[in-house]
Amino acid sequence: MADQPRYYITTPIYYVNDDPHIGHAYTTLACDALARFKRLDGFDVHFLTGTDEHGQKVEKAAADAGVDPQSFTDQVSQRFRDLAERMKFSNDDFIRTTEPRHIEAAQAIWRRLIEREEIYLGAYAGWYAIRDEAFYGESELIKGPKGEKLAPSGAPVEWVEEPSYFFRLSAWQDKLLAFYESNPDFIAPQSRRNEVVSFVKGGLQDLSVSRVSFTWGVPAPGDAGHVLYVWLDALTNYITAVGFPDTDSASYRKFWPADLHMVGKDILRFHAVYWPAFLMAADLEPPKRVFAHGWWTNEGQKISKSLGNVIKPGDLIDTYGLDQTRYFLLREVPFGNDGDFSRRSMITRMDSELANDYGNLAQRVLSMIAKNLGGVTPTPGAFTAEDEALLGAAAALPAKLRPLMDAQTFHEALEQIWVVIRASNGYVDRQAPWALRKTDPDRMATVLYVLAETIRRLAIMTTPFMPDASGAILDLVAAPADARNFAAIADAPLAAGAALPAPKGVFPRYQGPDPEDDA
RNA sequence: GGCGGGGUAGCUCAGUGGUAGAGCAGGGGAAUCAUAAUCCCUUGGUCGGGGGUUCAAAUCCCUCCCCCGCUACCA
Repeated sequence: MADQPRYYITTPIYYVNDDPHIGHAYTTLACDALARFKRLDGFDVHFLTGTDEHGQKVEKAAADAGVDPQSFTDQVSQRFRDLAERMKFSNDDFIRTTEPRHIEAAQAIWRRLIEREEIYLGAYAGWYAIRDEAFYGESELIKGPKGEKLAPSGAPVEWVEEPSYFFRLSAWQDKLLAFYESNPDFIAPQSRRNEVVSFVKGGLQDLSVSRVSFTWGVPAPGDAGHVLYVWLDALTNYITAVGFPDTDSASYRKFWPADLHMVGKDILRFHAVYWPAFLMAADLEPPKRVFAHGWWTNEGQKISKSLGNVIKPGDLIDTYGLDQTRYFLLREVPFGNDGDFSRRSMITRMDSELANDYGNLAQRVLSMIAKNLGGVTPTPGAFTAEDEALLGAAAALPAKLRPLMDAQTFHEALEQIWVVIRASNGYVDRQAPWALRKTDPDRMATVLYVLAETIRRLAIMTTPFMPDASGAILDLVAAPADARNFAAIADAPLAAGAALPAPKGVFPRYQGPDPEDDA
């Protein structure tokens, strides 16, 4: 097993100033499905998520709440852990930027950049709005009634200069472009890659990477007045978690560079431009790929706190079920695109695809086995061409899904599984085992075996997306606990004669109120 | 403005030179093992408009119209 392939996948670290919402759940869910898929496919996976806990906003929110920043972040960070638990996320680690291991790593990358003269001391100047506690670019300003400059929020601005360290981003433009050129899959989807390349081609300015205006951050080594600013601190978490600054450690050598940073489209630039530049400047390897996914709308409407239409993952789980929610989010939208959450669509997929197509397939087959074959895995006779075709279609799924998962086309991966589910229902109808019961019981046993075996294979394939329900189906066909991975699809067919538990539905139909009734 | 993505059946989308596809929705039929679930057949498109290249274009070229994204230091 020395050559076991490895896979390192990360979510962004979430800013603790926010309550967990569907966007957080979506990003981590995509990573979870991919991480689980890779584990079932024999990879040694490291799946990282966590929270970003520094910055002026956190400092202020803590002050407003009357607690120290550390206690504040302890509380809020916990909400993200709770979300991960409710969503059954399988992350191997949960990193917090306030942990000593991270502060050490962030300071180490800072030192490397200073040593290589990639960071220098200068002054940050700009239009600052005290009320907003934010700097604005010249182009963002609006004109007040007297022609004075105002922030977009209407707050007065003043020209402020403060000392700041800068990263020589401008020096990395050509190297970044060369990197994109030689790594065409580094940024996905393709349209996002175009945007990034276009942005970099437009010219890069040096980047302010320290602040003196607040203290809740990682202290800059060698200059106590400065804390590391924003992204240099946050992005470094990805190497902290695999052992940086010890680049000789087993975990760093094993897992870095990361295979995939999953991000929302709003933070692509930081991951696709700044991060590889920081790393190359520090003489470290850049990650292999960054995927920027889209946003959800709610019943066609943009989601915002002011509209009050924020979608809470917990509400979806309560209303539709965990696996149903996981399935919908990954099936409804071509991954990478924006998508719309509508109750109508959620219920349609939950009922017709999960309950009717998949759940009922298992139920109808297992019921026949229970009633006609004593609840024991049937003993098959010789397989017909049609038997082989169905079994073969299910056996081919791992190979079919690998490239789709590597391209993060989760919706298409699920569609390919459903092609086999629909084929299975067609097979049931054509073989009509209920008729064979009287005319050819041996053939009926063979048909039901083929179906049970196909269901076993399907349930292994759906495990990354719907771990609970898939596990329940595998229980129903008595698949051994140690034979629930992709290798077992070919290697561990159902053993004839095994006693099966009583069939039980795993995907209930939607029982709640009709969404057309209110709203 | 510049750069980029997109405009294909009622809906969501696949399809990059060779007789228009899938799922859902609609219509008809079959079956009755099953969570009244399933299966089969079927209606439906001038592939945004116009022009061009080609034996042949949704697919290549030109042009026009419409939608969306990016155009930096809030995370």
